[in-house]
Amino acid sequence: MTSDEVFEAISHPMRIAILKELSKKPSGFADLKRKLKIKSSGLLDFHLKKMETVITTDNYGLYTLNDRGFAALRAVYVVSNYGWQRRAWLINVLMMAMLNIYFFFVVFEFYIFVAIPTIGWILFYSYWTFAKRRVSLRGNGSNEEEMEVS
Amino acid sequence: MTSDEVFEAISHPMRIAILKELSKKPSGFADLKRKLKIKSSGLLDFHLKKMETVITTDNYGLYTLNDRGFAALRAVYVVSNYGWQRRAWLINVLMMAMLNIYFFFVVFEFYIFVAIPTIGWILFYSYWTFAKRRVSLRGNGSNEEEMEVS
DNA sequence: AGAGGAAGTCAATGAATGTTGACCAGCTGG
DNA sequence: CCAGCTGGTCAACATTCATTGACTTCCTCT
Repeated sequence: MTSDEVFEAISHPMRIAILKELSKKPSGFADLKRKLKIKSSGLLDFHLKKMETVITTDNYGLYTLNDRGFAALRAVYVVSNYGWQRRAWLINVLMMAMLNIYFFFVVFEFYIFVAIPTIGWILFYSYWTFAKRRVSLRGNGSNEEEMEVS
Repeated sequence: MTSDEVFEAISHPMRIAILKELSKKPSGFADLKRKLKIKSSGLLDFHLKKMETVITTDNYGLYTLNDRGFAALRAVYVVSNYGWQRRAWLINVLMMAMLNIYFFFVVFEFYIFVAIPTIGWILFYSYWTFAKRRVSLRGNGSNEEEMEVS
């Protein structure tokens, strides 16, 4: 399974629209044509053919996304929600830090029981986030919310 | 910032290679040309021009990725590491569950201080993952590791 | 029986893309 | 001072893409 097949599916606005539509629910040809307001059957046919590696037809004959299709859709959402991975990491770290501070100052005698699992978790989660998933902390976070999937 | 600019950058194998190379370290024109074994300067020029919204030149005159570039790269990794979001969620839930169990059985008097933030976090994270990011728990997890970024 | 919708196929065409190879200016070490 | 490197630009061409519109075939309702 090469990723080119997946990128093919997201490299045109109409195909992204088809992906989103099919992720909501499986649809037939004319149904899709109507929902996306495509006038030409040939055009829909063209784009569906380009997406054949990410789409399968279910037992009712409706087009539906396969796992590659969901991967493609997820790539779209990652681009449009650029920055959330950093935020998830940050929230985790803050939560664990608060837990540590609370126990350290308020009930120090149990601090060790909090410190070991939480620090271990943060170390592991950081490794996972930055080394394995290659999230970068820097990279101006400004206007990252504005990114639109057109 | 529209996502088309970002998808542009990942819609050709050579451009993905350029993204990866520049994410490792900023490089100059000839340097890039050598590393990616491109024979023609015109070809590299063509692809660099297509990627101008995701690349900037730093103060040494070297090409480097901007935040859109990193978003593009992340989209590539999402497709090739298809399934990690599910795993990230699962690991988060497991860790929080272990923390809860640990406190419940070992230091019950402080359980409430662990339960509230961790359960709150998991609820929020689950909403974010499944409702907003539309990750699906099902979807055959088989051979998802084999996906290659070609 | 015939209208009409569903689900496409196919050829034609113009625009965009990918690739090649020639060219060029500026700098540098021997 | 000139060979060779860096950092490109440009024209030309073949290929692929996106879009249109005409045409099927099958099915259903009246």
